[in-house]
Amino acid sequence: MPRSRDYLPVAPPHPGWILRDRVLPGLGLSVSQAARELRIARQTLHRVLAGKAAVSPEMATRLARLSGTTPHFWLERQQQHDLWHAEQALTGILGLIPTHTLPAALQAEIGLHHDR
Amino acid sequence: MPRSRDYLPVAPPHPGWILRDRVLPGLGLSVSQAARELRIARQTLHRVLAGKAAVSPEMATRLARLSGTTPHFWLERQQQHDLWHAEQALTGILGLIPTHTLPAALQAEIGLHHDR
DNA sequence: GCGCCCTGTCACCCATAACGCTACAGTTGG
DNA sequence: CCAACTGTAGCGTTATGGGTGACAGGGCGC
Repeated sequence: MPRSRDYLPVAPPHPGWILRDRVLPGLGLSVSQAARELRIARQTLHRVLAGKAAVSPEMATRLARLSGTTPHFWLERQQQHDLWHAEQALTGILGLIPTHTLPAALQAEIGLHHDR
Repeated sequence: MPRSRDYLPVAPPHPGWILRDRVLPGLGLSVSQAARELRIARQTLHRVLAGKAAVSPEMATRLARLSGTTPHFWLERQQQHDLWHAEQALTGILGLIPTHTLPAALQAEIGLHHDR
């Protein structure tokens, strides 16, 4: 039996869909209007919505300001998406990297939690 | 008076220092040895240690594999660092972006938590 | 019909960044 | 002395975020 935690067979959705389907309607804003208020080009917002561009730290800060959310909210979702692709790209290479173990005292000191 | 929560006067440290000062010693690895095991160039690891390069999703995955940690552990720290710089770069612009409020039902639906 | 605003996508161009590589100076231990 | 390590600098490649201009098309009011 597979022992592990969260290996999804398919990439997690990019943050764009939740922006388009939930947040923008919730704010009552059109794409064009949102882009104007965010002070970015309309096409730039389209790229985020389509998943053609990632939510950068700057973009996350803008989105948080606009929608009353936190930058972390957006970056966390982007991170999950990027991480999935990174792991895909490292199949094969990853198996060549040996695994060591940190002393338990050090794990606690640096605040390492094995949840999530 | 400024009203808010977590405005640090100085940038949060990049993930490199914890790698150099805590994790690598904890693993008993030299920089060169770690780079070999990570299957990356020695200079690439040096750049991360010096904060000249960010911990990319791929790098985080490698580090997690090597040290028995999670990619999230490294990316979270990198994210805090990047976010601080993004907010610095947006001073002035950020004030021009109006703030709207999402319906409470929607906030709950998307799992928005205002902690952290 | 016409104007206006919207959507979605394309092609460029520019700046930045991650990474590997070569090369160099300096240090430390056998 | 020599080997292996550290740290930095430069260069080339590749990828990506963002702005801009341009295009086709849809909906709406006049």
